[in-house]
Amino acid sequence: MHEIVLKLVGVCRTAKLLTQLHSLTIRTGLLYDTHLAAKLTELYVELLPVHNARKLFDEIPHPSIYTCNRILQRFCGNKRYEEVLSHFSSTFLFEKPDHFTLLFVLKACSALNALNFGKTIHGLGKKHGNIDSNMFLGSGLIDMYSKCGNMDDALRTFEEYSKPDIVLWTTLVTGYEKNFKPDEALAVFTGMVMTRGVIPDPINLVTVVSACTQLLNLKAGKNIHGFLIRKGYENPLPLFNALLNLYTKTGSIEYAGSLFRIIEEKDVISWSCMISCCAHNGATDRAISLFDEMIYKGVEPNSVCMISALQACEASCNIEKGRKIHELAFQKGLERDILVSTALIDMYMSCCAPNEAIMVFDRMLNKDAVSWFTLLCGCVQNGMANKSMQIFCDMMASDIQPDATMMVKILGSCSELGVLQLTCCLHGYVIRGGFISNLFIGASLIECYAKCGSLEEAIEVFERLTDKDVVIWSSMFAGYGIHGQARESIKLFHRMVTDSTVRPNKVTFLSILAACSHAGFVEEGIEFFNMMLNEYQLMPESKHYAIIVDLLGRTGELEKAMCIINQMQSQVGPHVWGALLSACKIHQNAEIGEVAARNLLRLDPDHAGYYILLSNVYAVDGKWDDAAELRSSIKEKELKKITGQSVVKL
DNA sequence: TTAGGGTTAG
Repeated sequence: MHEIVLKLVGVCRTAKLLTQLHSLTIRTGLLYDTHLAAKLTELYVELLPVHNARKLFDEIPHPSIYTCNRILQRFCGNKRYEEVLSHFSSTFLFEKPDHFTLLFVLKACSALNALNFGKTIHGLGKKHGNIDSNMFLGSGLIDMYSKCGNMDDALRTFEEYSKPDIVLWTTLVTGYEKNFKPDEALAVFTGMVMTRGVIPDPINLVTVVSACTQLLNLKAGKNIHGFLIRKGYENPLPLFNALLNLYTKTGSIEYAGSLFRIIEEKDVISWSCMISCCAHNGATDRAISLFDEMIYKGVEPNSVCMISALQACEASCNIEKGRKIHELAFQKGLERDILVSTALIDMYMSCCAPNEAIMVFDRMLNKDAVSWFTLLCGCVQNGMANKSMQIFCDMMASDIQPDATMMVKILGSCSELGVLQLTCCLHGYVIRGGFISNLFIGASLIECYAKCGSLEEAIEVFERLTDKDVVIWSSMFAGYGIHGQARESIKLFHRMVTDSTVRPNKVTFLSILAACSHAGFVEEGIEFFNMMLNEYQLMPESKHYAIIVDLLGRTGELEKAMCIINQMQSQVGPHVWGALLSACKIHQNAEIGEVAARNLLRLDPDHAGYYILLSNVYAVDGKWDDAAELRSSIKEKELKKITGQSVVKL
């Protein structure tokens, strides 16, 4: 009888048969058998709704601790963690839980972030036995504290163990790494390496490499790579993938490529890492061909990999390939993934196809803050001011709240657009959302108002900020500069130096110099340039030089400007030569103008504007043949100067 | 007749 029932349990797949078997075993007393009871318990969880499963379980006469654990284990396996806790609370009121029980419950506490419940389990463990003798319980406890974000208790638990094994060490390192404390993670790892008898294994090293990735510490990661080669671990794929990720994030495309080549059995993660590495490090065509190769080899793409491939299309403006990947994502049902849809919106927006992006967005069943934000920034990027305002209003109406980082980006987009009305809306939200004292947002608002033409509002935001940092001050100098008020900008600079402890940086001087240049304050500009060099010992960059060349150019001191350029230690950027060339045109100096223009065309040979500037220089100097020759070479090369445009918001 | 640590993402 017992054998027959056991066989029936083995083939039972329906709730009806299960209920019949249950009644039979109750009637015949077979449920006293622990093995049979455990098997039936598994089936209750698999085939019945929760309350029925619990009801039948409660009817088992005197279930053994093993049987009780089985139901917890099954709930855990099915990620039904709330049921683990509730079942534990009701069943183990009078039962004495064992180490297995506690482990399942701890797993549920970790998943549910139930710190207090977890602490009770820690207490129970201590009450019922010697914790130090059980490493399994130790790792469960450390894992639970880590996942609840409580690293102090995780460390205290770890210290309760006199001889922690490799898993215990790894759990602690992982805890720090996952809680974004990579320095502590590496410190614990160092402690582990110095402990006799504990040798890092591939799983342990995965976590350590992740910590290195957070720190962008390529050197430490490469040491680990060397160590694993020396140890000759067999195909540690997750470790290879973690290293690929480190090389990706540090832009080490060469290392990533050579590691990728030697991985024999690549999984979708290896491919995704390599595609992402190429997409983010300028090798977009290679990223796309890797994606094609992966599909050709029959590796099933997942959403992460689609996102990386879409980013490659976005970076290279390859809308055709982007559309093909979109089609594939649709076929695979991955378009439903909110991250994939957002990547599609990003791709279409960057490829100047806003309507296709909007179609993707409209089809999305669930939209989060990032998808709204991507759509909004994309519309701004494509010059669709009205649409972006409408999107902002729709987003607020949908109860989606942008966070501080997003507000900074939206404000940045808005300042590019220059629509005052949108800035006012965003300002209102900044106040209501409690972001007004956030310095990043403050600086963005100042810039935004200044660029939208309302210097008064910019000043008001500036004055209301009590703790102004160097970025806030610099934004205000730049704001005055945009409005041609260099005198005010300089006055404010002196106020900053005398009334605050803030020390100007390179950006501060760039703002002040730009203000001087805009208003034609030549002497003051040169004075600030010298102050930057001598008093604050800041090394000027190409942008600073461009302004100083522009200022000298205005007074016709072209030789002096040329001399400064020749003495530059940083690379001479196009703005510097451009400023010199413009000055040469005004002061009719074809000789220096030619030097400037030749350098500009070397930096960017397809820039039609530079040819036109040089031909103008020739023209004012009476060199009509040279001017004509240049104009015809523009035609030959089929270069077109992009026409300047202005927008007036009515 | 149950048990612990790991990789990719807007």
